[in-house]
Amino acid sequence: MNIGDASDRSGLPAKTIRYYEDIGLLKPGRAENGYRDYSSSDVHRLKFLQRSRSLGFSVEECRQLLSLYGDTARESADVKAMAEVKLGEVDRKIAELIELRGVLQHLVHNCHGDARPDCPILDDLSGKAPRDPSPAEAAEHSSPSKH
Amino acid sequence: MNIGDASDRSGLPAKTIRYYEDIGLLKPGRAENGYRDYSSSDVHRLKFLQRSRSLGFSVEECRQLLSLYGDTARESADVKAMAEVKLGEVDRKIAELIELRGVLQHLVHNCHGDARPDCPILDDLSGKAPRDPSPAEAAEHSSPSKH
DNA sequence: CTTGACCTTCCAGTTGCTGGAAGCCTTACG
DNA sequence: CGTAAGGCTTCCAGCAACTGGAAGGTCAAG
Repeated sequence: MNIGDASDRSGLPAKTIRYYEDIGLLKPGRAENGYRDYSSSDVHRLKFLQRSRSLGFSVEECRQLLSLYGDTARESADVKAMAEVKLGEVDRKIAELIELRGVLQHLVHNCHGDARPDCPILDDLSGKAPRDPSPAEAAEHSSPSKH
Repeated sequence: MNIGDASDRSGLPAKTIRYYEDIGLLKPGRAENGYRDYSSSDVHRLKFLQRSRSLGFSVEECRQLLSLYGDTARESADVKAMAEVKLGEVDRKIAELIELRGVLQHLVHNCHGDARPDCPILDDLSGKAPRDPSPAEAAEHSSPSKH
């Protein structure tokens, strides 16, 4: 099967599939014309990748999951532990975003949003306005560079 | 003021401050020895950046906010609109993560997590197991490449 | 025989930094 | 006065996880 079909069946763009091959997650065969030739197990693997990526596992984590998947002697505890760690991360991210949401909503709520140049949002961002200590204050001095 | 002090006062790493200068968010003066020299308004600008970045605005959005901030003729509605868009994005992200959380928790819950090689998590990821249609199903065919 | 849809490779760019090397500048200590 | 530590400068490279595009080969239909 050509890459286009593999793309359709796995839900991954062809570019991404080639990229996954580049980084060694996949080694499809080649047809005589040089085209990549995907078996159904390749497609299976791609679907696995699509789903685990969409569940928030990093590519490296996917690599581990795949090797656990291929290892008939693995223990399900290993996999469960990874999923639990990921669950914790998701929980933390949700909490952060909810906090963020609170601050943004506060800003939006306090801004009259008309043609006047006066704007509480900018005042807040600039640190000018007397803000009541919101939960976001605690995070104020955390580096914004954690992406 | 040297970059180290500006870093301390703004909460941004020196590297990040230089980077912001590189991309034109800032133009501090230079001392005779070639060191960057930050005024208190530069620091103000840096704090503004730190806070708006930590609120989830992209660097380009920060650039817009800064130009709105400097524009005495701007209307607060412009700023409010940006904040509202951002709020919507945050809401969407939270919803996605909560959905994700549900799937992960379902997986963790169903995995016995012992020494047996049998693992419902991997089965689910591979599409093998008969899963009940969860909310994540709907997102199954969305590209995972939106990061 | 040509058109258009696929496929190939390779190179570059995205976002927002971060790390490191090589080399000045400044300050404190002995 | 020398030197060592720390801060500052520049530039180059790299991270994740792709994505876009150019230049060109291949294939099926009309």
